[in-house]
Amino acid sequence: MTSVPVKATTTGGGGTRWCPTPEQVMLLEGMYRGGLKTPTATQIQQITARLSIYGKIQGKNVFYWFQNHKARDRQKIRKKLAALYQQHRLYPPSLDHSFLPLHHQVAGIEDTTVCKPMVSNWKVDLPSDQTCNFMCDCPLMSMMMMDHHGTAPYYPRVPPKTLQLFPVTTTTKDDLKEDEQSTTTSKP
Amino acid sequence: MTSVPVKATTTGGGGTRWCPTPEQVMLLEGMYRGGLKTPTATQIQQITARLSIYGKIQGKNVFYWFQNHKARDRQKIRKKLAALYQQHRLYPPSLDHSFLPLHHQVAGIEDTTVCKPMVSNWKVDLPSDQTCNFMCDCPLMSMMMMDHHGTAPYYPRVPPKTLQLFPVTTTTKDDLKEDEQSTTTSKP
DNA sequence: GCAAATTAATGATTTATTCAAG
DNA sequence: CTTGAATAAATCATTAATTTGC
Repeated sequence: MTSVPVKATTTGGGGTRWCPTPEQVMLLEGMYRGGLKTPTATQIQQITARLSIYGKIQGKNVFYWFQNHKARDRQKIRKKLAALYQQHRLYPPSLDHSFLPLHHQVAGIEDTTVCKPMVSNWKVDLPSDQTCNFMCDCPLMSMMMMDHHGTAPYYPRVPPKTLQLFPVTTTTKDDLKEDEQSTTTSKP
Repeated sequence: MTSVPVKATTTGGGGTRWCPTPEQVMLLEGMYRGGLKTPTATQIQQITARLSIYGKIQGKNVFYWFQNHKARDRQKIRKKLAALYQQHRLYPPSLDHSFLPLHHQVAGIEDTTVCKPMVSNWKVDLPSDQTCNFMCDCPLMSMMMMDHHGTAPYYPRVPPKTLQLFPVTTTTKDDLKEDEQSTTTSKP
């Protein structure tokens, strides 16, 4: 029940990790939901001070908590996004499997196109001859996309294939329990 | 199902501006975060085609969306940076310099607790001392907070001043990156 | 009922990107 | 073109839940 002996911290002895109390978690989540995503140093200190009345806590715990919370929020959102992509089959058909989880791909395909990082391969050939029918309204656009087009960060190693509309979601090596199933398209 | 009645675009009738559907926004954000910052004309066309299944959309909408998004990103970063620099000037008195940015700290302070010249081999083995061990290992989070005085298991009670942990400003986009009013320190 | 075994959450580290000064 | 600073993604590691056999 609620009177569980929630030890707020290091179990007394030595170097275990922080275990937040329910109160601490509640307050942290409230702040997060209230809009605080990445607290500043000062904010972290103040939060730490306030939460310390519920149990042992350090600034780094607060820092880590927000980092992890935000990251896992994004993770969920990204998964939903991926599901949406699949659900509506938004993939370009010609290169659909080019963004499969890396381990699946490298397992069966010995293609050297993608290696490991490849978070951004939006490489496109861009024939500037293409019919830009949409810029009829926008005179400004014409020059912007004419030449110095995709200033992508860096291209890992992607041969000029076709357009890829999907950022890869790299899966973990043994993350079979909770990741996406990209093959069977098991839509709920 | 997510068949919400979000009438994606009112562009159809008169001259109203484009109202992206949640799906469209999600997908666009996914592409942006996936590395696409400045789509080429071809990319814009393909994106437009794909997103058009969620609602009316034109190429210029996509173009403007990316332009605005990138600009907003840069603006936000600039603000953050400015806030960070100001933050240095005004800080709590007793522990002010303990979490100054590293470049400032390693530049002038000869505090041997955290200053190891080489970042490569920082691995200091701190058995179970929880004072400041993590900032030695962790160049990442670096700088800030660090309750440097880990001698106290519980945080000392801070005077209940006007603490604004919760950004009541209701600005979701604004991450509340600025610091609040400081006390004694004067800014040159 | 209970503990060993297993699985899910989540705190803590490490690594890779990113933007913009120099 | 290089580098500094900061961050977010990926990963590792430990704790809590839970399952399972007795």
